[in-house]
Amino acid sequence: MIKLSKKIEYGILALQYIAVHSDKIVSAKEISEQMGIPYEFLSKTLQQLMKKGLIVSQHGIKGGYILGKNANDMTVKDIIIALEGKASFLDCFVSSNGLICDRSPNCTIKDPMEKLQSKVMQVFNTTTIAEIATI
Amino acid sequence: MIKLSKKIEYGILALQYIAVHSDKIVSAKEISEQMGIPYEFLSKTLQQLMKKGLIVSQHGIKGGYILGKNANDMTVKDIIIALEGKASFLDCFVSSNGLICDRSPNCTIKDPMEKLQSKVMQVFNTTTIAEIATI
DNA sequence: TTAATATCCGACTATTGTAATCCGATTTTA
DNA sequence: TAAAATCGGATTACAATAGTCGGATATTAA
Ligand code: FES
Ligand code: FES
Repeated sequence: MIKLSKKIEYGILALQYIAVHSDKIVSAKEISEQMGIPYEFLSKTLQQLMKKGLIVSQHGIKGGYILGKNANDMTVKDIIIALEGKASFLDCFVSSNGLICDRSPNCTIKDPMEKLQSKVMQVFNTTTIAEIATI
Repeated sequence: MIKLSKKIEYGILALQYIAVHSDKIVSAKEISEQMGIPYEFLSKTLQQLMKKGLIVSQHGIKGGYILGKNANDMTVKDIIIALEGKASFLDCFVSSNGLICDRSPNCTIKDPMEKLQSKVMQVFNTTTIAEIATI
């Protein structure tokens, strides 16, 4: 299905929440309760975003998260890459030589599909958290 | 993952093949062998495309498939809808009232996400089989 | 210094969706 | 009437997603 995973959905919700409440540090618990996201799963997701630098964490009591970079420079594509490692329509496209499936290198859809993908990726790459946060 | 399913991949490959060989009737077996797609699975996929009118079938020996409408009027979105029933980023977006999840109706990402989705769908909806077939 | 509250991390489980297969019926042509 | 094709339901196998559990570590405040 051409559907965004729950992890991506939660990630966007969380980043939006952190962006909107940028005056303070926000805990996973607070986001979980306010947005109705399973706490444990959200924690994992936030840790992934932290590892990729999208957010910065603060340990201990009174701890939590703040944005790791400007919301204007944080795109939906960044979030997908941070949480799923890649953003590719077909498996073939991941490898550099494109020789994963037995159809290549004489594949008849590779070029047009890559073109389609790059158009979609451009949409993802030009939609920022700042844009999503300011409704 | 933001990945197209094998069914969609096979569907596009098959429609492209049928479009390219529009001078004759093409059997599932031929597509299966030429494109390296599991025969049974492909058959199911072609039957779905047939039900939605994207292709027209011919029973019996010397039977097979031809396009059901002009390749210029057949978009990637049509194919996704035909094979997966919908093309939606979040489950919430499917229902008309948008009241599936407990976040709505006060959801903070619904509007911006729908906007993002419509941009992506426009890409899918302006990419045709004709475009994919003529590399 | 210690209790409370938070992030961190690996492993595990449950559920769902995808991909593929099996078997038989029906239709058409040679 | 046999061969070759589409049809269609049911079933299975596998993979990805979604969620949970238990415990370690860090920080702050009492
Ligand atoms: S290279 Fe794998 S489907 Fe085209
Ligand atoms: S309405 Fe469900 S996530 Fe927004």
